[in-house]
Amino acid sequence: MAVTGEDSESDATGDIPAYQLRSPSSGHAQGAVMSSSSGHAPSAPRGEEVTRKRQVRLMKNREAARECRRKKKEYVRCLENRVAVLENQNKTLIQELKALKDIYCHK
DNA sequence: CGGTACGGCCGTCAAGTAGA
DNA sequence: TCTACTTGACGGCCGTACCG
Repeated sequence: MAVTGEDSESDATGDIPAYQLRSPSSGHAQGAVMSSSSGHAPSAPRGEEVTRKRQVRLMKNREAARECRRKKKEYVRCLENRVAVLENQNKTLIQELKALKDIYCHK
């Protein structure tokens, strides 16, 4: 699946949903934070406006993806932490049980 | 030293979801 | 219903370890 995105048919009016406009160069320039043409002219032609909207959308999504991954890693770290804590508790309880059994049996 | 497998990170797309 | 946000999936790049 993945890159089948081409389809996302843009309607005839050129009133493309703004996002879903394929840029010619989808290849990524690793780490190159393309500083999207910020200062857009007030009366930018339709095409430029659409392109600008797409850039903005991509940039937002880029950051959203980063944040999403960060949160996921944090979540996994927390889970791993919890596992460690619970394993320790389990060990302690097992030892405690053993000790109690000893006491009980030697009565 | 070149080739390869592997893991990590990234950007993008698409689908799902929540809120206005 | 529309819009913005979230996140799983995918493919690509890069660094590292290992092997012949």
